Amino acid sequence: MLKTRSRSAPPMKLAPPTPEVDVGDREMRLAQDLLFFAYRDFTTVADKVLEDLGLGRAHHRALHFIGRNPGITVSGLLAILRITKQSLARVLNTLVDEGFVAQAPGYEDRRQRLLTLTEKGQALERRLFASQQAKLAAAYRAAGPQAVQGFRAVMRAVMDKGARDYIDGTGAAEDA
Amino acid sequence: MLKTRSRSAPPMKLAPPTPEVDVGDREMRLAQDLLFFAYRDFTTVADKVLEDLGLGRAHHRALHFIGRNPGITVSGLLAILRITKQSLARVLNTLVDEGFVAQAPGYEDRRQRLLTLTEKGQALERRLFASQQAKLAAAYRAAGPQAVQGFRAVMRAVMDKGARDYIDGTGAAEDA
DNA sequence: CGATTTATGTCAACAATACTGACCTAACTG
DNA sequence: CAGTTAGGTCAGTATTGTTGACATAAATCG
Repeated sequence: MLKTRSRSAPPMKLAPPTPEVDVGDREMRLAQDLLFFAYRDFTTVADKVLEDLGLGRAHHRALHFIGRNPGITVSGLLAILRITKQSLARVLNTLVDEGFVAQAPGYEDRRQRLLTLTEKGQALERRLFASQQAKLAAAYRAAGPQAVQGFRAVMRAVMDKGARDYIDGTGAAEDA
Repeated sequence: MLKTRSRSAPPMKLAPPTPEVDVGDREMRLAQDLLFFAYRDFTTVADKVLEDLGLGRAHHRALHFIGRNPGITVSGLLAILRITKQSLARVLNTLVDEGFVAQAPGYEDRRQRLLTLTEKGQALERRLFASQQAKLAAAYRAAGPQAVQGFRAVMRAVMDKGARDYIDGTGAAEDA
């Protein structure tokens, strides 16, 4: 970053870097960094694929959760994503119009629209998945199986109970 | 099939839940879920504090990284956040106007604006931090120290090299 | 059966963040 | 001095989220 220009000049001390009250503080702030960078870089790889198709992250999320929960209802999806139905409608309509997602009326309750991925949708989801998988698999290999277990434990504990239940459930959709 | 309100009705099989080609696929998709939910729920707790102040997540991020890197330059911050300077300017101007962030010209290069948190800014950062710390500390306790190590290892491996270097460096800002 | 609730959808407006492109100044550098 | 660099700013646009107000068909309740 510093080409040459700065010969030396003391690093300057303006203020202590975010004062830490106890030992744990340091690793807590580190964890904030970790979450930020890991999430950012993990999501970014898929963005490149989406860009060509004129889709965004919101579409990816819908695609992902429909893929993992075939036959999920609109409200099931809303509960997972925790966004308003108007926000979801926008992306969902696009996905349906472009043939990535299919809808079928529920037979038990015909008001419901059961969502599934079409062949085309599955293909796209796989493409998106592959882009992230490469990075993730490498990370898993680098960190080792033991670390992966720890990673999962911490991540599970960070999320809300609703999300944890969703994860634990075989992926039966519903709540979140 | 007409007035059926049969509360049983088979769970229906529309399609297999996102076909998995190999064993690893399953845990890879799980990891996607983990990242999504953990990041969402982790960031959300701070949003509540920000809301009262009319600030958003972008302000939080700037505040956080300035706090961790006192005296960071605008371009240093840009490199970390990876957004455009126009985007950063908007939040930074607000933070400066409202007295959360102070600017000082670099003495080595007087074009630079070295950013630091004011007292007020530090106070806010601490408040925001506290909200997330509670959740995170609980998660760390629940998962155990061994898991925390694994968590860190995986997160580090997921992020880009630039971010990893930033993390590893004592927080010397610069690249990312 | 009629009344109500539920699942879903739609229109419209607005807010937060991001982006691009263009252009400007002051200060450093060769 | 000429050129690059650090930073700023104006203007327009896109994505994704929000609220609020209604509309409709199907389920459910009394």
